[in-house]
Amino acid sequence: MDAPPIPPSQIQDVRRFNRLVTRRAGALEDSYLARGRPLGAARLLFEIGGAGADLRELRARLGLDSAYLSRLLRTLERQGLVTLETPPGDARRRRALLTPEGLAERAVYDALSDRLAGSMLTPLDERQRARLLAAMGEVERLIRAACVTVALEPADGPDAQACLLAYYRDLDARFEGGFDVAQANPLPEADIRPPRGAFAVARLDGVAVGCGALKRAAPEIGEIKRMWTAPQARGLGIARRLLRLLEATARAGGCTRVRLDTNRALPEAQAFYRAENYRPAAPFNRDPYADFWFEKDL
Amino acid sequence: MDAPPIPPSQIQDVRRFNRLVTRRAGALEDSYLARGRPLGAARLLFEIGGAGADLRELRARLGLDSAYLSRLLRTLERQGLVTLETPPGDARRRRALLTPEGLAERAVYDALSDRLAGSMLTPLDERQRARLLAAMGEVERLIRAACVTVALEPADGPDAQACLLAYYRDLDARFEGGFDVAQANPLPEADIRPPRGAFAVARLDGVAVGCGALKRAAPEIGEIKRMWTAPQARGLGIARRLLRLLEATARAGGCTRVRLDTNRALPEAQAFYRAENYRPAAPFNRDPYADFWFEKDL
DNA sequence: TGAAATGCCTGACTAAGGTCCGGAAATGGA
DNA sequence: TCCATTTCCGGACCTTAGTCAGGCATTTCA
Repeated sequence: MDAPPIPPSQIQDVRRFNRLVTRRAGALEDSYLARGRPLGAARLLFEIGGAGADLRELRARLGLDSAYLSRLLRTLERQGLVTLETPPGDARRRRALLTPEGLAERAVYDALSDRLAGSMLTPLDERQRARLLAAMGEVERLIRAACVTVALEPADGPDAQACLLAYYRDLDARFEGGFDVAQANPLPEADIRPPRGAFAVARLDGVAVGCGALKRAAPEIGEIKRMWTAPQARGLGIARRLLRLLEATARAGGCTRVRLDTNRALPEAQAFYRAENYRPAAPFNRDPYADFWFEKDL
Repeated sequence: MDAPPIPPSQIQDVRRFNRLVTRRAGALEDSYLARGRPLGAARLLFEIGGAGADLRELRARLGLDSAYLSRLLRTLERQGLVTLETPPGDARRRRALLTPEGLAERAVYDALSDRLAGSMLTPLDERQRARLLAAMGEVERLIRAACVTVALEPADGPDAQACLLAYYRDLDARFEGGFDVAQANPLPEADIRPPRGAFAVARLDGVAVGCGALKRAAPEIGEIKRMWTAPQARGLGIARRLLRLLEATARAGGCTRVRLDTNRALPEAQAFYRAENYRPAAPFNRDPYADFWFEKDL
């Protein structure tokens, strides 16, 4: 669906890159271990943080077994680096807090991390540094983009609903006279549920960061609605992937054409649809928020 | 010497980048372990390679204890993946070779690595892939650049001599009528050795990839000679760092000015010296290979 | 008010990774 | 020829990381 197969040379490039970066980062583990404490305990000091943390939270963040966490905390407690307290309310729970010594130890690890990161920058001049940071940012964005999954989901799920609410809020902020979903053409949930329609959600690390809906406007015409990408996830090609999934769904359902409308306050949306080979179309509805209409043959 | 201190936000950027990339690459270890063999054994299969390897070499490359390596090899031998043979000449040594089964197993690990690398590319469209690969290349180059060390060394060391030979060969290939060091103005080794001069070598992962020399032309005038960067290490700012080290050495030795000459066949060298604030100067020698002369106040 | 669920802890156990020491065979130099 | 050195091998031992079963106190729910 997305692109042709990947040439082996590119695979090799990625593997070489991974090797280099992990080798550099491996130096960090060595410097951590040089403090005479196993890695798990060091990471735990870090995760407890200045404000302390519930054990439940620590287990989730570090992916630790309850028994193992308990033992690690016991050794840190013996070393005088953490204290455990029972938070008010539920006497079954425990909360880990760093002692002043624990905070100092954590600061040492922090400084080690800083030093390693700095050692990747210090030998470079300012132009090289700027280039390195820019390239790192690019790699990071694109790796995150590659982590995004796009799939059809029920529109009444909690994440789907959260996306739709965020979408309405976004429109309300951007449209001249605000946006009220009650004023717009109604879109019953049954219209965007199979077999009549579909709803797609994009997720990054499990959290929903985009959505889009498809409804059947006529026997062979699909209509795209509710296309939204979370602000922090823009520029990762999420809208494109959502749109293509919905188009593929429409095609599989027998549609030969899809259409959509958009508002004048969203110029980037128009540019996006044009880039996806949509062409301007005659107005096909009377939605008060529709200013432009597009369509595309599948 | 190289640049002002690094803002904390940039340090944080680098740390975030390292975290993300190592987390992604950590997935590889999981997929390796899923084959039911400890990581050490898998790595060993890789390092032995198709051609086999001496145990001594394996220990050095993997940083393993002799006993531990011996045990790992024994388990791989029992699984029928490697054979050990005594190479002719020294019957104390052993050489590890992969059996056909071992080669097949190694190919499986190779495919797993390929698949992980591919999974960073497949969700992206072609433009994003190109951007990711370009950014990875940039990060890689600059990280390597940051690994380069530049230091004063004796000019008669083996690596220094190798640099000089490579430099002469380079010139011989690029100059119109070739280059013969015997025809050039002589540069006795004593002139580029403290206290009268200096010799600098740049190293990347231990191997020499660049050099430069400083001699005393007059009580307060230094002269830069033999500036060279290995072809595979160009574009990393190595010449700049060598030059600045030699300039600093000259300044510390009481020089108020440095000068140098260069050949018309090396236009990038002229651009480089101009960028480093050298200005054209009157000819100060009659070297047959000198076409342009530069100088700079320290 | 009792039963089930929750949250943490302890003890027993396992696997991986690795160190230390000594032995055996082969080699090389005096 | 003798002796020190090199190279590999094996046994004993250790730490880290992690699992599993069960226990106890507390909380929640019917």
